[in-house]
Amino acid sequence: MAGNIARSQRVNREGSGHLATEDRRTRRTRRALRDALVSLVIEHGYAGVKVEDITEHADLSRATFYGYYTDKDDLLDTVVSDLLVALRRELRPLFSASSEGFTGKPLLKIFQHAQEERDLYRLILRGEGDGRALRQFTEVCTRAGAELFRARAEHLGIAPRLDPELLTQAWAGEWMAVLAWWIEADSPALSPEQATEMLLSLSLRGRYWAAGFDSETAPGSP
Amino acid sequence: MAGNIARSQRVNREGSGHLATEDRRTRRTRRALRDALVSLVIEHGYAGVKVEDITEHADLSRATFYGYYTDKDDLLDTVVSDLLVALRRELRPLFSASSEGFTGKPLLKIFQHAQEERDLYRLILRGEGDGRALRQFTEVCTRAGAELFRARAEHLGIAPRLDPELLTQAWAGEWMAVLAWWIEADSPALSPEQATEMLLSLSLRGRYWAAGFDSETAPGSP
DNA sequence: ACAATTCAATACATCGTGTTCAGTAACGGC
DNA sequence: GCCGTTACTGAACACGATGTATTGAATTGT
Repeated sequence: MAGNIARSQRVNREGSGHLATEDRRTRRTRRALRDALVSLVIEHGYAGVKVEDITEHADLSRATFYGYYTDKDDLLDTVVSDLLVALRRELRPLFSASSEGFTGKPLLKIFQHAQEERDLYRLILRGEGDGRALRQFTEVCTRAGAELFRARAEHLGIAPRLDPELLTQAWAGEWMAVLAWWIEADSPALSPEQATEMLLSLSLRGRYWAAGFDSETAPGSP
Repeated sequence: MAGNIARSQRVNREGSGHLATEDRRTRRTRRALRDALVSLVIEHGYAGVKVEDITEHADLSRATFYGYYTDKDDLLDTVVSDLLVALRRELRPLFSASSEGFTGKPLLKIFQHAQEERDLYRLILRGEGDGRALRQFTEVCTRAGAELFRARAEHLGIAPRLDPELLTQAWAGEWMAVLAWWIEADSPALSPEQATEMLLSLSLRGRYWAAGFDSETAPGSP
């Protein structure tokens, strides 16, 4: 967060006609720092982790850290950004086939992805880093959700009865809260398939069906 | 966050038979520190605010701060706890009358409360303080929501068709996301009544009604 | 006006940060 | 395999923020 020129550009100076293969040490170091950050933050909280803790856990010198990142914040931002491009890449193919039709494929993919990168997702969803990571994540997901809703509405020629932004926020908030709850559980009571299936039912049939009401004789909501 | 004995107990040594009125200076100082924290965090983010910034903004000496709180964290925790007891007090009367029947009275109350304490709510919902404040808030709200759901189900003799914890998380996530979005808007496009009304409709009639579908010929969800 | 206690101001030890640089080890390309 | 290049080390340094302690002055409740 210091007012500093970003030094974290080990530019892939184009070698010969080659693929400009990144130095092996570099990859190792980046991964080590990334993993150290994630596991330490999970254990001690973001503010409770010093740069020296990270480098120590990664078996590196403190000086090395500053060769890659300007900051603890810089490291976290990079880690989260990387996660988001990976997620988008996995999601993209499911999107084109999804502006009409759809089952909850994208959502399932997210839950599976979260299961693989469990600690990082926990870190983000806990709001570590003063919520910056969470905001990044939320932003991407709501943007994608809004686009899906919009495309679907246009494709079917219908107009939402409620503020479309509100709908987007509500939907994102709903599944993200469930994801956060699900990913924090010690013993996985639900599989990704079950969790997303429930979210789907909830969305499709409504909260009153889910609560157990038989008819539409349902009163308000808390 | 330092391993320190909590010194922040200026005990209300009971005076005479009086109401144990807290020293006026003390109240003034506490409020000043509270307000300074909130507005500074909104502007610069939690990590970007020094204790000295707070005391300076509150026109106090840095030494004074440590007479009241051990930490920046301690101050934030206290502020959030105070908010939560205030919120619970406002909500309690609406709860007893709400395990049957209900309109969305409690929810409306929360939105109104958020409007009054706008900056503090923004701070919390942004996840400042590594999400500790947000977790506190979420915890209280989901606990209350779960209790409401449980009481209602028992009162009506129905059993939820989905994991009740999932339902609780989903509902809390939904309205909290909408609250966060609503409270961050610069020009209040929606009144508290409108916002909660929409959430109510959404919950009552379901996402597909809200999206604009006429019948139940609705496909899945994103 | 009096006693109590809150607040100011200063000084101090400590810790984490971010930078620098000379020396060493590991890498990729040929 | 060697060699030029690049990544890492280790230590030292200045700096800023934290938390503590102490003394004297200002305000308060009574």
